Amino acid sequence: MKVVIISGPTASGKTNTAIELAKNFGGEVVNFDSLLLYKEITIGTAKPTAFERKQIPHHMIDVTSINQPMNASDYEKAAFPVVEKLLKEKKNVYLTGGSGFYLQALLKGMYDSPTTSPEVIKRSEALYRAEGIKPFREILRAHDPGSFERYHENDHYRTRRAVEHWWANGSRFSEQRSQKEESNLSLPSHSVHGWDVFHAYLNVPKEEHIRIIEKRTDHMLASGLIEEVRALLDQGFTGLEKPLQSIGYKEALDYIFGVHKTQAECRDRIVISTRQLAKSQRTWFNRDHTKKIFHPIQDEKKIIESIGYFLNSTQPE
RNA sequence: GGAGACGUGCCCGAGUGGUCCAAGGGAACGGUUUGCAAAACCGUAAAGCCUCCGGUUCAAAUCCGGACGUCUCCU
Repeated sequence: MKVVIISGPTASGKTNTAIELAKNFGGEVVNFDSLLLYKEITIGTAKPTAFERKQIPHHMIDVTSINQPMNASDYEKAAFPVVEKLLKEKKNVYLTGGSGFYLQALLKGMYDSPTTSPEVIKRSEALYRAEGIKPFREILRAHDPGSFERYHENDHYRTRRAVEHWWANGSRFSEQRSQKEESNLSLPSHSVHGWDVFHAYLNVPKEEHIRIIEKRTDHMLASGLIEEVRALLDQGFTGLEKPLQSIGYKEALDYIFGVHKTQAECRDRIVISTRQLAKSQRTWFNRDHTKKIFHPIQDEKKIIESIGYFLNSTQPE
């Protein structure tokens, strides 16, 4: 059994393609979109509909609450057994989504670094609040020059993470990195798990894509995105939950709280953010040279053909 | 009809006589990315004869007059 990755920027037709493929060749969908994990947010995430999910089973959707955000490592721990189970059941797996970092975590695993303990986080918080980023930079300079060089002085987030790793494990974060790079390079496929993988990357030329994004944003607003957010506030969510700071939701909150004066302004902000997201997704997936690129609308037949050929081929041992 | 305010790059906007070939944002373009990733971070270029006309001054985006435009208030 095989693994087909359907990746691509937001609003590039991944859901449809995955469902079409599953209908044609059998198998189930495993999501790798970071925001589809949250059960409370639907409209702004362009989640597959109940109808679509009834046709083809989808996994890793609605698996947690916005109160309990998952990170890439949590995702990997939860999604890996799901994929393994499907493969054991002789089902093809369609890994579908746009969060490249999460996909990478699932395919290649994370560094060998335990989740930071509350004590270390407390220590880090206290130091950061008292003295800012400087002492962290100094610690890296002294103990982990690799990370010190690697991260820009304004990259507080990664700088602190590297220091926290040093405190917790007494090893250098940058060494974890190079070890990982070495071990992944020696692998036969671009997965560490020995899966037989085909990567289909869906992309639409930019001008066309912008129009799709605008249309989809209007559709989200017409379908009640603002109302969805209002309802969440009524249920006692604050809007500060991490997943509610994502595209569509933060702008809806800004509209509700009067930062955006009109719904048109809110809409324009969503479109801009979505375009920027699409750009960074393109940049991310451009690094993967094993992918095959398709136009989701024009290449429909070609996708079915190519992937059908892959699925029917025997796995090289 | 009357009174006032304003008019700076694609957009917002600072600047109120020399230090302005005009700050800062946003947008655009390119990139980084290993437990927040729809996050966070970095880099780049381009664009303004400072609405127009006239004046004061050694010197004006900045002061004065007029034109046009926008907005607010009043009758």
